[in-house]
Amino acid sequence: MSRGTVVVGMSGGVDSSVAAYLLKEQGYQVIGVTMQIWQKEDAQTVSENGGCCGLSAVEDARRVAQMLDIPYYVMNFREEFREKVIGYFMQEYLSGRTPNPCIACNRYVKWESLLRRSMQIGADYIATGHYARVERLPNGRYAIRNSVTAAKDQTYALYSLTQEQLARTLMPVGDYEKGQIRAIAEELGLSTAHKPDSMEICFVPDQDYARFIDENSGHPVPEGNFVTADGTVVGRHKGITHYTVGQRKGLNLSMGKPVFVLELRPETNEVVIGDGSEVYTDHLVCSHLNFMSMPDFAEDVPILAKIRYSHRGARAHVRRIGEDLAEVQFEEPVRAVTPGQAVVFYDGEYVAGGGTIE
RNA sequence: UGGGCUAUCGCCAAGCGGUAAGGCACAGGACUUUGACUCCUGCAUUCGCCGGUUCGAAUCCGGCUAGCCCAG
Repeated sequence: MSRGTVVVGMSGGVDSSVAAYLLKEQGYQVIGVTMQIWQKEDAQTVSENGGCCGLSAVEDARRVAQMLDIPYYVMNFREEFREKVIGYFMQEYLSGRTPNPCIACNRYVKWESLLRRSMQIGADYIATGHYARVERLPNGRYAIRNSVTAAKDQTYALYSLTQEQLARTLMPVGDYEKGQIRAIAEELGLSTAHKPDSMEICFVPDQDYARFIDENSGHPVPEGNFVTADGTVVGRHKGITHYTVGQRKGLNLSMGKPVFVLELRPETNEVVIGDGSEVYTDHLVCSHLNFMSMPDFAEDVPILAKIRYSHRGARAHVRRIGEDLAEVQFEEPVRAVTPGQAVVFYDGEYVAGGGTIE
């Protein structure tokens, strides 16, 4: 009478704790797994700073598993995480791009490594505590669907999952609102009921990611010039890794009006500065495409495109311009299109697909 | 060395005898499973220095110092 075996990635937070409970209630054989991704043995700071998979996570997750009476394991994914998330993160910044480590972690660590190993130990599915739903559509394809709450929607970070991965993925939390999840946790007496939501970069203890890159890449990034679009030097910057398109804070530039980063030029080590109106663009090119609800992007069909997490989305048209390239034309200019970030397309409530902004 | 002008928060800048606007920058907080954006709060007991006039001065007067400009 079991509906199958599912490995739940337990981060030690409320959401994945309740996810495990819900799946058990639904009749699955549930196995709790915490992915060990932190790098140092003394990663106490990491866990204390809201990382999604810190060290104290193990204690919390283990306690929850015990309470739910499900088997629980810790799996070591340090290598994968170091290479696919941290390595990628540093490389992108050093190239003048702005990475999204959560997307990389989801794709390579959670859905490649965890799924593979879960299959190896005989599981049929993996599950997470994401606020999103996985559904099979009439056209036969699997797609991520918006959480029932617009307030807490994590579909953006999941756009890169493949059909094969989605076919083996469960996200029970997507049917609930955050408040309901906490209420369930409280009713069950789970110790994680009141843990704050995770945020910020989990592997950078003090949130000083630029310093983290300096320390872990072996050599500090060189300082350079802030320039305006016409080439005028207006100041010195601390190193290209400190900036991202659209950024205002931390420039230390007193120009009488707010100024923003328009572009990063790794070739010349320059950071281009301009005023707020100049940071808008109406199109972008993306690569590393992934198709979800749609087998391909149909031209002339307007869709909603999100260019960053917590972007409400902008109406746009997507056009294939190469084997793994697409061009997105927005109906209205959008603010701060940033190379390295993901652009995710929505077809109604479903993720249609997405790519990496070039 | 003569003549003129200017000196107010890190930057720009109001103020013109009645008890220090504002913008930028910066700091802290909120928001946020990325970086950002945004929002909220804070930010000169003091006006180059020293005296004087006045009930009272950043505002008037004198001197000094510094910078800029014009003559040499």
